[in-house]
Order: sequence, then structure tokens, then C-alpha cells
Amino acid sequence: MAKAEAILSQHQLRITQSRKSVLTAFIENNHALSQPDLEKMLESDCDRVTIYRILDSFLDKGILHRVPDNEGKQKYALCDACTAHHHHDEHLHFKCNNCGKTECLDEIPMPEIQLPSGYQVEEWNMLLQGVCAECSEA
Amino acid sequence: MAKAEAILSQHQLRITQSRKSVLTAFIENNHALSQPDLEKMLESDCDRVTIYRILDSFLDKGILHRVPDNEGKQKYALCDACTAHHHHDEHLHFKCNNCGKTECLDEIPMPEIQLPSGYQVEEWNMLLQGVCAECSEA
DNA sequence: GTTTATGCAAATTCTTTGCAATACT
DNA sequence: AGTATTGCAAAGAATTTGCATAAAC
Repeated sequence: MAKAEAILSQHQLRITQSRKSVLTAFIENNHALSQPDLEKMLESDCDRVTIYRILDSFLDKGILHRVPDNEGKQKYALCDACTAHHHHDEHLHFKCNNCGKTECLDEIPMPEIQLPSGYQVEEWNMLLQGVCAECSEA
Repeated sequence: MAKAEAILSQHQLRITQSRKSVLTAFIENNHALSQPDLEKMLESDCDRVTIYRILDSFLDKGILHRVPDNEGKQKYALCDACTAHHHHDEHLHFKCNNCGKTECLDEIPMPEIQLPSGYQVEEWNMLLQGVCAECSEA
């Protein structure tokens, strides 16, 4: 919780109970979360609409980044190296087809890719799908 | 339209007006489409629900594949090399932050990636974002 | 005390399901 | 004729907006 408060004040955001709850949920889970996920986790802790607004403000400040998904789910994950002005989203996302969780594999370097001329790339996101380490053990 | 009929019969799907319209929309647009996109394009041509069901059956048969998106939009695109049993989704998707269109860059090879042990990868999708060739000209 | 964030109500959009009517082979 | 597909109605999620209240600084 202390970490959550630190992140909030670091980004000039007022420290509220709702924001701390949402941020703590991301800190304690190492996978991407959607608004519906958070709504279930936080239950009566804070209002449905508040969660949407908090997610927006966290995106704005660069605390979170959007995670690509192929099923139309809007997911978010903690940005370690992001700032408000530039998102360093150059990392891999692994989505498990068994448990449904998407995790960020920050430690794996993004491969080099040669695009046709005319394309200006601002963000790279890689979405791998299969069975995650946890699920393939069980 | 002839091409649409060929694809349908090739996949043992009955040739109906609705399916031809949906498939033609994909053939004529070289970018990923969502159900709401199609609903606007086809207007009174066919029912909202029918589009959902057609998209499902096309996914089933491997005519379409799901395209990753980071804004919670469920998008689909034509599969060139896909079959009903195996999706060859190993290609790049480029989403333009200006016009919002996502196109498949089939010709660019997917880079090799080394994952930690325990991860079994079944599908690879790369989502690049920036400004597309068309938008950077204008 | 001022500003910003929250909660509630309500509206809008996206998606799914059931069933009777219709179109395809 | 027989089966698969469609349209309509209706329900259920997900998301957005407006405004008064409450909390943070």
C-alpha cells in the first residue's frame, strides 16, 4: 500500500482510497487486468464508474499501459518504465489460453523488425498465446 | 463477389446474401474490421445479430482470424493461409494511430523469440502502432 | 475554502440467446 | 423436404456522461 501511495504522489495524483485499491490490485497481480476484473476484485470498495475513471487517469499519467488482446477485452498492466510522455511498451505479452491471464514478459528483448518505407512505428506490442508456465505444470 | 462465393463453397458454407456481403467487405478492405464497422457498412443489408453469427462461423472455418487490439475492440481480418484446423496467425498487424485502421503485414517474417521454459506458444501476434504509409503521405 | 474525485442514475454501445419464419441445397 | 440461416425481440455486459455530494489538499 505504501508503494501505491508513492506511485500516486510521484505522478501528482491525489491519494484516495479508490486509487490505492486499484493500484494495489495491479501491484499484487502480475498479470493484466480489465475493468470487469477489477470490479469483481474490489467489490464494494469502490464504484464501477470510478474504476473506469481511475484507469483513464492512470493511462494518462503513464502508470498503466494498454495490453493488446484478441477477444475484445480492454486490459491494462503496470508500466515499469513508462512516463506520461512516452510509453515504453516494447515488451512481450503472453496470454494463457487455459487460465486466460495475460502477463508482461519485460525481460525478453523485442526483436528487430524491418518495415516497408512510410510506416512510422511508435509502439510495439507482441501478443503470444499458448499455455503459461503455471498451467503447463499442473 | 465471385471470389466471395468461391471462398464460401470451398469451406462448405451455404451461399447466402448476408455471407457474401460480409465476406466482400473484408475482400474490398485491406484492414481489420469489427462487428460495429460491418454493421455501419452493410446498413440494412443484413441484421446486426446475423453479422455476429457470420463472424463466428468464418472464424470456425478459418476464413477469418482475430486481430489483436489494445482498445478493447474485437477485430477480424481475412486469413490467407489459415485452415479450419490451424491458424497461421504468425504475422504482423499494424494499427495506425491516425486513421485507426489495422492492416495485416503478411509479407514480413515473424522474428524468432526465445521464451522462458514452461511456456508453450501456440499463436504469435505482433501489434505495431504508429502512422501508416497512407497517413504519413498526407 | 477550493479543487478534484466519487457515487448514483441513466443512457449508449456491444454482444448473446431463443424462437419462429425464411432461404438454401 | 430437410436443414441451416436469418430476423426480431429481448436480455445481459461493458462503457460513457451529467450532476450533486464528498473527500483531498
